[in-house]
Amino acid sequence: MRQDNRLSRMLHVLLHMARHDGPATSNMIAGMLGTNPVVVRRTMAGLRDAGYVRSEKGHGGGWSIARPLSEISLLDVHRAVGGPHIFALGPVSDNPDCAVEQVVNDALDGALREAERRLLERLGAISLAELSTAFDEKCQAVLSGPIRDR
Amino acid sequence: MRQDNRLSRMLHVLLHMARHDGPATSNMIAGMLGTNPVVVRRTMAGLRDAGYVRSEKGHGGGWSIARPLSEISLLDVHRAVGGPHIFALGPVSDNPDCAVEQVVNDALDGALREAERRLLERLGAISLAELSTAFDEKCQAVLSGPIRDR
DNA sequence: ATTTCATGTAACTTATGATGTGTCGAGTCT
DNA sequence: AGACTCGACACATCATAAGTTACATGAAAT
Repeated sequence: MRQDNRLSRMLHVLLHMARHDGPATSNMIAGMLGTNPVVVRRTMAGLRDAGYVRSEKGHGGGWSIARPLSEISLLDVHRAVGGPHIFALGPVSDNPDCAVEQVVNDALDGALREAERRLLERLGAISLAELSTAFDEKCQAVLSGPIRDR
Repeated sequence: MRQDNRLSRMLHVLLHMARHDGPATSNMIAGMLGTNPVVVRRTMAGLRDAGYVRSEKGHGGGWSIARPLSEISLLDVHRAVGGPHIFALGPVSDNPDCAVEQVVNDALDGALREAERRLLERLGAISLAELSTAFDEKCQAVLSGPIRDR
């Protein structure tokens, strides 16, 4: 089943925007993501409605970050892009007549719910600022890596 | 995104088969699941290849359980039906050139992998026998419920 | 042997939702 | 006015589980 890339893409975009002065146009972002500007607008509309980014029309317009990275968690972005279904697996029906199916659904739902809860918890615990720091450290590691040998 | 019901369906079927003497035909099972016999055969082929059920052609043929319920975990069934993708979410690419995207992917992958690990762990810890027992208890609870009042 | 019942499999269609694409309208700067 | 950018709408594409049709194969009943 095809996977939903909106969260991944938006995290990517937000981190780049934070390292870029001035607004970024949908075209620039689309080029970066290897997609279409319309897809960018469509996806980023959610972030705008949630107040994480701003968009401005006209010459010199584009997208810019509206809040510090430290105040945006991965969970926030997940929700802003629509909080899509996390699982590709699911029960066959929500309110089955068959008692056997109820037992099966209860067991599966329980396991899925717990996995979802933990995943969202973890996404909520990571801020974009932390990813940005991780990026800095990664660059630093390369600079002070085996070639320069300190 | 549409969800994959194979695991749920197969659990449902296996529990019913265990309470039913003699083989069950694809037609009977399809009727129970509200689907088509070909879908049943296609999905149950995985269970047969894994040795959890047997199939026999011809008059009086059909499907029957080949191993005790206590020896089949929900994880076993998940794998037998193809171990499909669990998440509808995913990174945009596996080996991104962009270092920012690498950081994003690492964070997302880490969270998803842990959620997956826990989910599979939990599915592996539940056997079909336990679900069958849960069903018995559910029935008992109804029989000794408010109407009969002990 | 023939009929009947059942699985095995291939090929095709359908359904669903993210993604991709083209177009036009509206706002904003030069 | 002209260049630019977002907003939106409509439609096409793609991937995959599920549904459907058709036919071959094997086994039991007659």
